[in-house]
Amino acid sequence: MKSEPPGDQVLGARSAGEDHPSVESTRSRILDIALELFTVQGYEKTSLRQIAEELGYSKAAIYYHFKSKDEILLALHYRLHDFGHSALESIETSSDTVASWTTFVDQFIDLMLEHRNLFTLHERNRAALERLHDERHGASHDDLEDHFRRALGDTSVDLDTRVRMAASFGAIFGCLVLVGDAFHDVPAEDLRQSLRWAVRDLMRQPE
Amino acid sequence: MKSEPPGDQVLGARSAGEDHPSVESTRSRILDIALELFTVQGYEKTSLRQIAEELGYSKAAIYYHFKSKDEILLALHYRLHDFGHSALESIETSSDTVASWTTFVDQFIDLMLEHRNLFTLHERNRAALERLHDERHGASHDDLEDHFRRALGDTSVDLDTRVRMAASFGAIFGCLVLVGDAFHDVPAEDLRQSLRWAVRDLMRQPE
DNA sequence: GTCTATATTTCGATAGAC
DNA sequence: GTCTATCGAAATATAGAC
Repeated sequence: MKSEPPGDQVLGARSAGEDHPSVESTRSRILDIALELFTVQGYEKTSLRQIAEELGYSKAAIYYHFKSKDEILLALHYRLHDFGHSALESIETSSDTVASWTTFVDQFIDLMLEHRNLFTLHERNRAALERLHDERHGASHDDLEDHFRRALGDTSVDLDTRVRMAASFGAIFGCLVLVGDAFHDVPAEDLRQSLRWAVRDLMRQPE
Repeated sequence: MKSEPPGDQVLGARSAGEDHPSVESTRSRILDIALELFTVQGYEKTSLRQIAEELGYSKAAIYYHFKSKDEILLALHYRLHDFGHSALESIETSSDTVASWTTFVDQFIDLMLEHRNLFTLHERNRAALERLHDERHGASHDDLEDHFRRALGDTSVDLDTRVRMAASFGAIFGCLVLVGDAFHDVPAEDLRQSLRWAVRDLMRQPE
């Protein structure tokens, strides 16, 4: 269900001493270019012709690596999905809502710090990604988003706690994605610490 | 610079006893339909043909009220811009950063609660709106967004405080826009109170 | 103010050579 | 794996009748 063609390895197919400007496979380069263009201009406003130009190849070359434009966006979605999935696996879902939420949030801060650009892509192309999701009517998501929805939809938890859970998610999202470059020159470590403290106060769980 | 045609009044042009399904002017109805479609499907994926269908008129009728598709999105932007501007006017910018931020945030919660759908439109069409903004190279924005950027970019404030300011913005945004329908059945008053308390804790300014 | 055409452009996708 | 050439669809926008 994932990616049938060459795969998305970081290292190129050939050995060292490469004369190409990049050791990445062409497929990976397409994804990197698309990631940036989709984020800045939006998915619909980015044409394959434009991607091909930055790639240095023609438009038809892209169709060797991806069978449609949607498949490019989908591959980028899986990049984040896979990262999120392995992060979720390392967290056991405790019965104590607030405590398990706090540990989850800590992991989530790290994840978002590491893949800021992928989160930004998703934030700025929600409509296109939801359309992809709807057309793939099968596909058990098991998404990060589902995890959030499940936690926030649990009406056995009092409203104030649920609001603070949603707020802590938004707080992280706001600092790392929404404000854009406001904290771009701040060391990741400082950002992580400040965010953790802030979310602790928000969840009223000072350590 | 705003809207040259009929204007965007809420009440229709004719007196009571209307036989039309709505008392709004056609221009206003177009904006309402576009607001919903742009939000759900995205600006680019929404065609004028689709808007015309829901409107009950033909595509060409829309061009009597708006001279381009971009103008429709721009008019919706001004709807929020005007609300935000009048909200900003009622806040004097104090020299005490944290205190003035807290009062600003309280106003902001109210604003976002009242115009949730307009904020959601903006969140889901940032790329399109930024393109509009870039093409209008004049236009001193004096936007809500500028107000945030100015506050967050003030490097004379320590990082932890700036992070908490960005976090409080994200917290509100997260609860009222990002999570979508998770709190849709919650009374606005309860949501406002929970959010205010949460942000107070986040800014370490208990009242 | 709203209609029926239609002009114009751009894009995603395919075919087939190399 | 990449190219050139082209097809077909769909969209924005306009012209002119009513």
